[in-house]
Amino acid sequence: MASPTPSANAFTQHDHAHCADTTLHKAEAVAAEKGVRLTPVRKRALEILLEEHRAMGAYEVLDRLAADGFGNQPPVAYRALEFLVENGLAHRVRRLNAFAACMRPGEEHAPVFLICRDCGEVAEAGADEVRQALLGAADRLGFHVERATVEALGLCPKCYQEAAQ
Amino acid sequence: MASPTPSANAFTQHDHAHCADTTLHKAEAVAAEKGVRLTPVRKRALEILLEEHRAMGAYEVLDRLAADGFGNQPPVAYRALEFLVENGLAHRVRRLNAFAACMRPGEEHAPVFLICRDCGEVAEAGADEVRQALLGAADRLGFHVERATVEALGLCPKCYQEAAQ
DNA sequence: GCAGAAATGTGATAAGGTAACATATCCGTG
DNA sequence: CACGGATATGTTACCTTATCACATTTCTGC
Ligand SMILES: [Zn+2]
Ligand SMILES: [Zn+2]
Ligand SMILES: [Zn+2]
Ligand SMILES: [Zn+2]
Repeated sequence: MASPTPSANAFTQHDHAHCADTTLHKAEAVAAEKGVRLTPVRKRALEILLEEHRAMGAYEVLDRLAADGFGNQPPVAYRALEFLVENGLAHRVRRLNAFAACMRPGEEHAPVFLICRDCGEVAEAGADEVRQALLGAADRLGFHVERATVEALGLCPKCYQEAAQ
Repeated sequence: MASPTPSANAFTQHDHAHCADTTLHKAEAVAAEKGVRLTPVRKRALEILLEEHRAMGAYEVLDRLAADGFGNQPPVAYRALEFLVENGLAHRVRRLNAFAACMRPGEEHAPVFLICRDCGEVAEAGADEVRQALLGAADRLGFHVERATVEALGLCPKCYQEAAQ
């Protein structure tokens, strides 16, 4: 099946236009397969999130959507974002009260976010071991995990190097 | 040194009055040792958080503080809570936009929160392996972690059993 | 074509969080 | 003790984030 491209992440220099385009097409395929409708607002919201590897606040997305002729009230953005999150096409980044496009739509994954506090880039790391460790810790207390939030704040490679100088 | 009491956690039946009292005293000791002032508002805020093993919103804490004769404006609560968080006496639970008393003040620990979606109880699990796994995953992308948020939403043992019937 | 379901537009409002500044308290020093 | 800087508190105002409720439109299966 569609193999992950482990080398392409937010912190690696890459052809992002292609990266975004590929991800959008994957998302469309996922939506089609799930039988859910990636309507114009929803698709546009996803495109906006995909423009950069960072998280955007709902109101920032809303402004962009409004500029494109969609409604300009909060529910417009929140509904589109909610749809994307529910269908695994975007994630919510709690620490930032913001949303980021999912870089691996359709792939089963427990998202781990690495958030650069300097440049704001957000990378989605696959980290099954983190999830395993979390499940283990929870299990020892008899807790049944349904959803997990794992987010790290720090410095991306680039900003770390710059800071070291 | 003060040994952790691994058996006492939010999901285990225990003498909570004693649990809260002990934790408050540990917090006082930590504050004294760090040379920071656990003033009346701050102490009261911590007591309020310690009343139950759950997270409280800032405004909920504020109402309680106001009822006790402290100010009734948001900064009153936010400042007290910020102090507690900065000094490791409380944690912020991002998924809930809320705060919870730290159950191991003074102990070095990477907090992992287990949040029951049914009864609202919040347990703080020690989970160094989770942190290790996260650091490992971050390192592979060249990311330098400074702070991490790890929170799981699900069902506590009690609520899981009840749901199974 | 038509009925029900799904999606969108819009106004209103709740909930969470911060900036700024005046006042009061604490605490080391002379 | 007194005074001056640092720390903490009170209070006003405001900003950001998020949700509710309800009317209108668009889609989909029949
Ligand atoms: Zn890219
Ligand atoms: Zn960076
Ligand atoms: Zn307890
Ligand atoms: Zn429970």
